[in-house]
Parts: sequence; C-alpha cells; structure tokens
Amino acid sequence: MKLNELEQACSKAGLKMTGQRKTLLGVLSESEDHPSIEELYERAKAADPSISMATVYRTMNMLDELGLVMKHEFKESFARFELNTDHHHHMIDVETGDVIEFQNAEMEALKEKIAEELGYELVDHTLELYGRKIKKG
Amino acid sequence: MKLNELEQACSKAGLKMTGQRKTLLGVLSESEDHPSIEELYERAKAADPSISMATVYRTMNMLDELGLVMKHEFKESFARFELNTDHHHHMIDVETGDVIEFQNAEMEALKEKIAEELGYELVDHTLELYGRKIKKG
DNA sequence: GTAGCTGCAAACTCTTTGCAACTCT
DNA sequence: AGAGTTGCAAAGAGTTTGCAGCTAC
Repeated sequence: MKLNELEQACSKAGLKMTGQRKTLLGVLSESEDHPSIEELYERAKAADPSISMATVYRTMNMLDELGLVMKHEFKESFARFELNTDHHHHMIDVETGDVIEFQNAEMEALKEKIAEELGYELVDHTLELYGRKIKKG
Repeated sequence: MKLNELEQACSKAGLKMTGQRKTLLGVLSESEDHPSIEELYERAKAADPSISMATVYRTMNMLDELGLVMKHEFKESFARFELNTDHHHHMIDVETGDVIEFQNAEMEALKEKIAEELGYELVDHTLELYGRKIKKG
C-alpha cells in the first residue's frame, strides 16, 4: 500500500495526521520485513528523534484496530507488525528467525470448508509453519 | 494420556516425582479444556494448597520442553496449555472464547507440501481459526 | 478554541529467577 | 548425602496508562 493511501485511510477514520503518525506510516510502507515495536521505534527515531515508544505502541494498536496493519505473535515474547495488504501466511525459520511469506489458494479454500463444517463464520485465522532449512547435498 | 504414563514419562526424563508435580499432572489429565497458568494454579491449589505459581510456571515449561504438553498463545496476553496427545487444531469462538478442537487430514498433507516447496523441514506449526457461530434460522 | 495527541514516567501483567530451605532418590 | 526442587519475593520483559502540555483541525 502506498503512503498516500495509508494517510487517507487514517484521516477517513477520523485520526489527526500528526508528524509522528506520518513518520510511522512512512516507516511501515518502507519496511519489507515484520518489525517489532522496538524496531519500528528505532526506524522512526531516525526520521524523528523525539518520537516515543508510547506513541509507537498507541499508533500500532490503532492501526491494528483499523485493520491497516496485522499484528503477529510468532513464538516470541513480543509482537511483530506488517501492513495488511495481500493475505498470506508465514514460514518461520527456527534457526535464523527469518520469516518467509507465502500464499496458498488450497489452504484458503480448506479453512473456509472447515469453518463451515464446524458451523462458524470465519473472522480471522493464523497459519504459521516453523521449520528448518533443508541443506542441499 | 493416563496419569501413570505421564508420571513414567517424567521419571524417564530424569525428573523427580515430587508431590507438586504429581498434583499438576493430575490436574492436567483431568482437564478437558485449555487452562492458563492461573487456572492450573487454582486447580492445583484445590489438591495442594501450598503449591506456588512459580512451580506451576516451572513445571509447565518443563513439560513443554519434554513435549508432554502443548503451549498455545491464542490472541490473549497469556499462554494456555493442554496435554500433547493427538495432533489437532483450534477454532476459537471470538464471542465466547470457547475453543473447539478439530483434526483435518487434508490440512496435514497440505502443510507438508507447502514446507517442501519452500525447501523446509517442518518442526512445528499452528493453525488457528477465529470465528463467530452461525445462528440457525 | 478544543478534542485529540504526545512524551514522560509510573503502573501493570505475565513470566522468570536468585536464594535458602527442603525432599526425593 | 546430594542433586534437584520448592516457595517466596524481587526482578524482568513487554505493554498500557494518567497526566500536563502541545498540535492539528
């Protein structure tokens, strides 16, 4: 998602476009990984040294509630975030911590089928694979 | 899994079978839900009022490392546990917090296929569906 | 002007840990 | 006897919040 679209989505939701929010949206739109609050804070500080962790927490929680951002709890003690664009899942390398994104249509169909069988309407779901890279030899 | 098997698995791993551990294994084998540390502590206290939270934390972490127990982080601020028996997944009712277990062979096959395509050997995975019960009308 | 936002520091929640006393084996 | 385990209380990590001042609208 482009920076402009993000800012518009926020304004539309009635949020004031403060300098700190612009900074954070900028950081998010430039990030291609899954940064933690700490990492977002460090990146934001590069553009605006006065920004605080509290603002990063508050902003990310708002963006999560607005659905602009996805919050992940991989098996770590803290959360990671990414822009909520195309729907995808994650393969987490248990040795390096690398996160690989993937999509899978079969999976999408299957999860709907399972929910239906259980009598539920799906609101959200998570699929995380944890693995070890196979060495070619 | 039966209580005896659990105790044997622990002894085999070199753990001393203390009263507190027996109590906790008993609580686990009688629980049919996905209790939190707090809940396990309350249930254990009913049998042994002197047990401490620290012991519950330490014991559950050990059982998790031994693979006798599964630790889940549903979208809450704390962990839930269950005996690691048959492999299954969870549908979490977003309105009531109810957790429904399900198994799905297609899913199992699919996740292996995806991992293989990505060049990974699967170590673990999570699939959680979050949904709202469909009212019949 | 004012509702909303910010930084700061304190508070909170969940979890882990150091330690001296205790207990299985 | 001795290593492992326990309860307690304190510490730790991550996150949230009350408040006084500031800022976008």
